[in-house]
Amino acid sequence: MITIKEIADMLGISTTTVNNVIHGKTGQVSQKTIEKVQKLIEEYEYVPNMNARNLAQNKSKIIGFAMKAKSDKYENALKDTFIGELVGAVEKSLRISGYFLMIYISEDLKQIINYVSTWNVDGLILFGMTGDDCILFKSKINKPMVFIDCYFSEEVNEYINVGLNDLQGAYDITKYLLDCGHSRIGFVADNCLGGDKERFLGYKQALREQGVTYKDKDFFLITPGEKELDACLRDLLEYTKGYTALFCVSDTYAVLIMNYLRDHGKRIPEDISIAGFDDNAYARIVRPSLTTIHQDVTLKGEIAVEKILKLVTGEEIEERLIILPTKLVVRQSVKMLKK
Amino acid sequence: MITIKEIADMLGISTTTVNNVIHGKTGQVSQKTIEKVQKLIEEYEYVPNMNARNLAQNKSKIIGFAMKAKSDKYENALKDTFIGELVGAVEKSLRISGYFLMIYISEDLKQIINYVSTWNVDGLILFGMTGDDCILFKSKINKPMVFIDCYFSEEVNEYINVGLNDLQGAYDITKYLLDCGHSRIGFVADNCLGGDKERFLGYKQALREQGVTYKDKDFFLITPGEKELDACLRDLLEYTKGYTALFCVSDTYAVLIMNYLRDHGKRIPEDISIAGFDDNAYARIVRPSLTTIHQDVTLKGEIAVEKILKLVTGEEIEERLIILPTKLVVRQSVKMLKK
DNA sequence: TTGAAAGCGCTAACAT
DNA sequence: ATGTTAGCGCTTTCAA
Repeated sequence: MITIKEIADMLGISTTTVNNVIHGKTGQVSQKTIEKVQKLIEEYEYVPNMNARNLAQNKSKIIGFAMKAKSDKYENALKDTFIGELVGAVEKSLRISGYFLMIYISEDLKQIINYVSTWNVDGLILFGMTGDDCILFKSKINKPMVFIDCYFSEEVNEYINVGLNDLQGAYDITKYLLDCGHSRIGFVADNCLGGDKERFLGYKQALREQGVTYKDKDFFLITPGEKELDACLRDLLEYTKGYTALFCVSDTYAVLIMNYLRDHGKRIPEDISIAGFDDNAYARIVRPSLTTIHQDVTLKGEIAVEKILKLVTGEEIEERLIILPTKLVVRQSVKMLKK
Repeated sequence: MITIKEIADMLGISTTTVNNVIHGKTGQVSQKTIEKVQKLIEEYEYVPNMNARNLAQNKSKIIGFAMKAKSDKYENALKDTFIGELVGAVEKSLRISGYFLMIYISEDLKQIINYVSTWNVDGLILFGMTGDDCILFKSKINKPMVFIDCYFSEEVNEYINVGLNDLQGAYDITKYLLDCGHSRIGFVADNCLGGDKERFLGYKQALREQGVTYKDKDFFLITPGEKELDACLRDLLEYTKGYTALFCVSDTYAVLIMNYLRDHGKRIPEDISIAGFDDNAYARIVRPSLTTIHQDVTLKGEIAVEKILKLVTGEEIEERLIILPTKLVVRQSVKMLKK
């Protein structure tokens, strides 16, 4: 690997000049010199040493994608289709803009903070954090950052977040179920925080507006994790007897449940209707295909990149709290009870 | 961000000493100094500047994962479950070992080579390359590298590759189909190169051994890409009339085809049996669940990391051409024709 | 037990 | 139009 200095020496000129032609600051360089330098650059396949460049400039052309992930839920985070698509979209957008992506996943916020400082990344895209995490992060790290799918308790203006209109989506699909004639609709989730809470609120709002009263037992808490899952699904089988439809907080659960019920003798959607949320890859592959709420994950990643690069280059950010729309996708997993 | 020099100055000692305690080379440092330094490190949350460190040491603690991907096939490579899982496994293993992952995807080998040199990565994991690509890469870049799923024309000893026993897997599942009483078995693939070729050979070998003669028309060429796909599937619908079973070269195709046939009135497996390869996430989610050949993608990633780190640290590599085993997974998409 | 100093490759302010 | 030089933060050799 040839260096600027070596090129300079070979040509008997200064590094400044070489540097100038490398950077196209060719206003003050004679045509002859330019050509000589370029010839050598070609010939020896000069490639800048990023470490040196970054050190000198105190920047890095790296955007970090950091994710806080519980190791039990995400044994392999990228295996999850949502995260895979998101990171894939981020990688692609970054690459097109000439930036590099560095991924860092950990359940320990401290480690993430550490990594960020170590590499002197130009900016950060943060995912999987609670509101508190975000606040802590922001207080520790003084770098451009944009969050994805974070839910803040209050609308804080200094945060940039790319989120989703979870409430509206949940409202829409619940409304759809009601319109199909369902009135006993169970809500299935593994918690009631962040996006899931929003979805829960949307669900309840739709019920309320249609005069259906929500009872606590309508919330079916699903427990992920090898061990508990099976018992939980068995309970669910019993539980469904009181319902004509289930709104699952994610397609992942919807598909899991749909297959389980199906494998245990229930017909979908004849015996029970299932609705999901996200419109992930499984939704259209499963049979009956899943009626769900679509969200554009790739767009989420692209917007996050767009925002972070604006921040990095010091451009003005007009919209700081982006809320992406959702869209109802009617497929086959919900039965029309009345016309 | 505090620097070594600043710590040294505050304590009135040299950077060498500070550096020594940072690196635990504490044999020659007095207990007192050690404590003073550590106190400041804690207090000011010292974090090394990787760019400086790398520049000084001419290494980087970065392992590059580079993938050559046609932009039409992989609009978003990480969205693909196989690649997502692979990269996820690589990321995790690297992280555990204290290395960093940098991803670079491009259809242009030159760009990949460029990126590698730019970042001075310690090692490389290469995926999605043809044999020729590998040779070119190896000739251009003088760095530790391990390939994943590359198929070399000859057994070249200097390459390290983590591959799969495609032939055996294909043989096994074809044999299984034959044992189930199928004799008219179509082979579905979108090409006949690399792994797909191996699978094709395994398929043919099983047929031959059972005295079933292979005819050219038994190879059904599927064309991916929005446009052609639909017409292609329509042909397939007709094509299946001559067969009792289809062995698809990947689960992705198997699932696609299964759903298409199902949506067009065919019953699986009553009217036609379907077998896949890979055992990806779709295989168990689809109904009927897919009989397929399992491969351990996570293990693939882990072994690749293990090998590259050995290479980086100069350890001896005993096995250079790793061929991972496959395993038949019988589910419900294949009908038993005879007992 | 500790320190001085050169150097990694590149950048940029300041000459000339 | 081209050159000099200091410096980015860390490592490492050699000396004290």
